[in-house]
Amino acid sequence: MALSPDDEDYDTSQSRASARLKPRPAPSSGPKLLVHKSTSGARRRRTRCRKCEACLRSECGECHFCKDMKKFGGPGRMKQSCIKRQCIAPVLPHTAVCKICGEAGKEDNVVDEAEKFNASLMECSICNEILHPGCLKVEESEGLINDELPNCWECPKCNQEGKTGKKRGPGFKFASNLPGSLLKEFKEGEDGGRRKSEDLGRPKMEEYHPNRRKSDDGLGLKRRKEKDLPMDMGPRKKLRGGKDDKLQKRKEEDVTQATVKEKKRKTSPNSEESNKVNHLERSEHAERIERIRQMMKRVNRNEATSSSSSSNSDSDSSSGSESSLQRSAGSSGGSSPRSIVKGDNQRSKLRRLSNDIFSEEDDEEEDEDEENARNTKTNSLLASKDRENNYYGLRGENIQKNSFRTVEVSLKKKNGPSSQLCHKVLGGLPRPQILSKLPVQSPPKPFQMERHVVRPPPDSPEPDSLPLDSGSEHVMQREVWLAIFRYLSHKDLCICMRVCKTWSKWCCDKRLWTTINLSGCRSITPTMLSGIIRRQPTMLDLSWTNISKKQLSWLINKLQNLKILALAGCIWSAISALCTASCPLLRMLDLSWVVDLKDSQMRELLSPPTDCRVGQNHNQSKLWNLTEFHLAGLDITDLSLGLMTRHMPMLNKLDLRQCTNVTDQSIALLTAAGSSTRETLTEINLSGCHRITDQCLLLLKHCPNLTQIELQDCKLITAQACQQLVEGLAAVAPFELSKEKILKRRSLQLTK
DNA sequence: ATCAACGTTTAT
DNA sequence: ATAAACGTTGAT
Repeated sequence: MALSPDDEDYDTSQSRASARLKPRPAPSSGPKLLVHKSTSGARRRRTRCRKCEACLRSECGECHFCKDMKKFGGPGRMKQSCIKRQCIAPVLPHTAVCKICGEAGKEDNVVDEAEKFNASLMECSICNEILHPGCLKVEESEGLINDELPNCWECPKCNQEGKTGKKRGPGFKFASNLPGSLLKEFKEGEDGGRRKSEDLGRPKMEEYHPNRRKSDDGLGLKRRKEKDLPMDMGPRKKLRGGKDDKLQKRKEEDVTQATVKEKKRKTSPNSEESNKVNHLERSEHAERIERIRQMMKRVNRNEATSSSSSSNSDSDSSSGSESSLQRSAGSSGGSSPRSIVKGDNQRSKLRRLSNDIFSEEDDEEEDEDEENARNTKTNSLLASKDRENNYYGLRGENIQKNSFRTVEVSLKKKNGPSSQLCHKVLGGLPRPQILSKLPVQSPPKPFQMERHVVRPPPDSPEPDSLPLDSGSEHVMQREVWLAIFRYLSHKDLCICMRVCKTWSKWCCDKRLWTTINLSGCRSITPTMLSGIIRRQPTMLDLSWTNISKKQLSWLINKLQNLKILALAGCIWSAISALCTASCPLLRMLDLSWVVDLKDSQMRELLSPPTDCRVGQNHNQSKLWNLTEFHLAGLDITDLSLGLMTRHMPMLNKLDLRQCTNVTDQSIALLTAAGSSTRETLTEINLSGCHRITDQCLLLLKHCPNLTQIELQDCKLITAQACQQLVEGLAAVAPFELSKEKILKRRSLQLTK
């Protein structure tokens, strides 16, 4: 009788259909009341988050509900989503507004996490009212946050009245119990199937009020701090054990209590009272604040699907956790602030699932990487010796030792084409700090990057030394480690990042990432973009990638220190991001072989912006400061060259290889009296420009600063003319003719 | 307007 | 208690 999606006997048209067909008594004919029985609030139907793993799947075509669908030949009566597509974190509809102020979620407009919470829309699972917590006048009582659903809580009113939650919270789906539902897996994962029957059907709540907390400090458990972190890097499984689980719960409550106290203190700033706060509490002050922040974050529906994550250290409160790898390796212990939320495992799982969204096409690779980090037993990077030890049971120095072995092993593994390597490396980059910016209410936008804020890395990632378990510090300071890290490849740096939180930060030091090369990566994913931004390279190679306009635009605007950018082989629609994005320090740009980049596009690119924004010199092109421009293989003509002479007054090096429409006239423009390029040009590559003739050599003679002219494969250029040019230039500087038709100024190096 | 599917109601 | 049905919402 069970609903069996895989049941081959399923027959919609006969046996079951006969059970109940259209002719249905219509007691509820007419529009259904939206009002919930026990309350006043009109229920807003939740909708897909469209970001979770389930939402991103396609219909399986095999489950019960798929078979019902007309598209799969069914009658279409059930009107249910594919079981594999049951959304894990259904969100409030866009149109939802605060009952009090009538406005949508506004957490986008605030920075502070606590404020974000107050500005987000929260739906009460009891009375169904949706409102901004901040719009509530008095805090007679605290709300009880339901961590299971985004933007869901028991509002202070209902909470105080002692109403019990509904059996089925908002977003409940009976179908979630069906086999194959990710939502089901997800739920089971949360409590390990050991949830008490009395709790069943009730969403898990994050205790938020002192009166409701279960007293428990009894064990006197103290949360671990950052320095103990390596201890916490044990495999997730550990936590699932009954004992550990209990321990964890206790800790959760411990932390909750702390949080609540903190909150209480905040609301009633009685100086005397705060003076009474004992020393221990004081020392945990920052932690508590952090906990509140984490809680707020969690409230945000995007928290469930963004890779923003909690961290469990004081020192980390500013940077958050930057790495899902790190997170998975480092926060599985009970000391994670997330442990204040029941069902942490589930949370993690959810996060993990959701993270896949960011990885897009590199899911598999990322999953693999994450899995490696997550499960030390299967971590192929660990030497077998290490595997015999309880790797994560080791502390401090041992961790470091082992991690070095890890690196050594990985170094031996280096192979494969660099592009793929790069892809893997960045694909596996630890998650950068990503905070949701989307208001609870606004619809998921098609492009995800706009929703994320990636904090730039600090100049020198804290801390200065590795804290040891003993409380002392490791003798080697950060700068020493960094000196060592400099010898590692980017891939190996990524591996090192998994060792511990501190290494994770240090390995992100932008000094280690001045150049990032992703050329040839089949897919640039948001994860990679975030990883790039965290590292703030000055040189970035995205040639021959499928980067999109929005991605590029987002990226450039966040890489204000970028000096060199290579976008060869990308599509014009992406390149056009340069028309609007600002990159003031950009000196070198490679747009070779950009499909559809012709004169009109070049005009767009080089024209000064029409809208004069603050800080933007409205007469100048965005590429005004460019000194090196690579335009190989473009179908551009004199028009573009003319533009360049007007809008690129610093141009030194110009690469026009294989620009078959470049003519003598083009060269004439570059070398004309009064043209800036005439003075600035030092290197010009005209190889393969088969329309230029010996005439242009005479023109180039006018450029006093030229040090290199490349003319290979220029059929109309004769060797004699080249020789004559060398002789003609001799008066200015000693030139030589190296190889075939390459003129170089003597005593100066060839650049390529 | 169309489509997907949420969440309640009804049948079993 | 569970499966099926379906009115209606929400997104496009």
